[in-house]
Amino acid sequence: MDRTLTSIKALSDKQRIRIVAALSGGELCLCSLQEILGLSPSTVSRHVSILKHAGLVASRTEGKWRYFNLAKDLENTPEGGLVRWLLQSLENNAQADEDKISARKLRESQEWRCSFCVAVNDRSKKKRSGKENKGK
Amino acid sequence: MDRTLTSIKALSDKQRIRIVAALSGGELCLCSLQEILGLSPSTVSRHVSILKHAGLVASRTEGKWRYFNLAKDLENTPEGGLVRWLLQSLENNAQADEDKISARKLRESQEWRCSFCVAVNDRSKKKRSGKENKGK
DNA sequence: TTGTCATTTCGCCAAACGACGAAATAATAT
DNA sequence: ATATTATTTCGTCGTTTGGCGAAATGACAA
Repeated sequence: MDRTLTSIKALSDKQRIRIVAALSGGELCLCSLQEILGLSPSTVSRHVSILKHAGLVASRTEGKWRYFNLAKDLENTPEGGLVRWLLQSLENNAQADEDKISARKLRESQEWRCSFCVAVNDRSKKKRSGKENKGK
Repeated sequence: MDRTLTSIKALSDKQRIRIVAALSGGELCLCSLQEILGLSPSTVSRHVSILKHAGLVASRTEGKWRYFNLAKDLENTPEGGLVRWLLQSLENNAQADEDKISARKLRESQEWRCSFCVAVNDRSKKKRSGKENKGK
């Protein structure tokens, strides 16, 4: 029961649901989530840690940055069913859609990144194409 | 999002999860739920009203008594998927199983009824067999 | 080593929550 | 009408939760 309750409680908050929606399109660093939610870094970090503790979200550290994503083994855990239900239940939801779009833009273009993340974006662009050279 | 959040929040409490588990075997009156949970009537009433407000539980009034049950149209609503996930997630859970057994006994035998409910049970016995005649 | 910056932890505050008992309400039964 | 009893509503209290800013931590960069 504890495990069930932990995962439900993890999703019983609007901001955490928005985080899951945003992550459903791929990984994001904390400051991107911060930009999407409009909350302080400490608050976002706390929300993410609750989702991690419940086994819904995982993270990958790359240098100074930490990228958060929906737990990869979600398909094989009970929590996966809950997340699937949630994402389906959020289909065509205005707020969730808006967050997903913001998330996609933050992943793809540096114009939408918070100031902290410009450097991150430069780095990933270099990785993908090697063509860019205007950034630092 | 509000609707999604409302149904998740409704299930983000241990006692309300226990109520759903207990009701999964059939309807129960408030005092039976009170007996199962070991909480005050006012507290149980509040929990049930939250579940009703979320569309997970419905009730049927029979004379003085009110019988609560899982909403019949749950199959056709988004909330249904959540409740299905919950009940599956609780399979073989010690607390939920215990509650389900208590619920079954309360439905079937008066020995397990709280003092308030003895009269109720007499009534239903009369209905079933027509043999009793001591109660008015 | 020192600085920078993303993230986390900590301490605080206000709001929300779960529990209770007492009183109110509702539906008989006498 | 009055009593009985199941349920709900109300007010209170202690705990939990969500938010913040400040300080601590961790990982590079200089």
